[in-house]
Amino acid sequence: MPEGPEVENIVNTLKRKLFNKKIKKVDIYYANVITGYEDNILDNQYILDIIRLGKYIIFKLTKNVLVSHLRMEGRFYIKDNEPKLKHEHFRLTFTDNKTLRFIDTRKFGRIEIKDYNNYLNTPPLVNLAKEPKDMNIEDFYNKLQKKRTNIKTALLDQRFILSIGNIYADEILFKSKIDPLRKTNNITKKEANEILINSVEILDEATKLGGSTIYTFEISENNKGTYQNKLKVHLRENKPCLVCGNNIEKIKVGGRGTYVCKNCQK
DNA sequence: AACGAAACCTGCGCGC
DNA sequence: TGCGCGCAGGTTTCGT
Repeated sequence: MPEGPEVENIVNTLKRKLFNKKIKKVDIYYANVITGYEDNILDNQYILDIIRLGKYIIFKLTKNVLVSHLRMEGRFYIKDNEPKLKHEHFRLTFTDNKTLRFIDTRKFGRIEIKDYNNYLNTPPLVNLAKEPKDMNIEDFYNKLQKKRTNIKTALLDQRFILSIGNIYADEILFKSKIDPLRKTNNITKKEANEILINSVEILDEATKLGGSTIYTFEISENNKGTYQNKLKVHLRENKPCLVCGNNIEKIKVGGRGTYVCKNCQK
């Protein structure tokens, strides 16, 4: 569900609330949610740090590393030690009796238990691209020239560029005045530069505003962003373009719902 | 090698 | 009211 800006805010909240907690007990209610688990493997480990890598949330423990991804609807809640919630699939109980719950209606989210020595050079983290702010225009443009997909699909490819999802891809292409269906190898260097600069800007502003909270549910408990109020095309089907007044259309690109102003975006 | 489609899941809103 | 369909902020796997 979340993209880079939402994950960044979730990570900040989790880090603040879970730092140095000691794991007392692990409950797994849906086995497919977790891989690499063995009995008692996490017991007595401390949460030393929580960081973001793209859309992944990484818990650094005393001996292991938890690599988690929320996918479409996964959420982490921190609560007292109370009965299991609907769609709760995984729980850590700490020595102070607080709990970290993983909630996911669609069961797409995953948590992998890894070792420090290989978590960065094995899937799923090994193939991740750089954040937009860490990419230089030469590399970005050269990578675009080598691909044969449309630009929107490329922006969603985490091996191509990191942390952009369906909302921000639409916003970035709108701001850059680029048709999401344009082939990447037809993008000019000037346009590539525009796309990269706008990627950095939009992700940065969205992060500062706590991300986007849409579809009525919160990204995690007590974690609502306000960037949804700043969206210029995404979810604005049949509404007037804020730049030219033209009707915003909804189309399919690479199987994903895509909002576009056909007048502004060429 | 690289692309598009299907698969993974559940729930909600819509049209008939 | 009830049913079927399409859709949902993502990634991996499969077939071509």
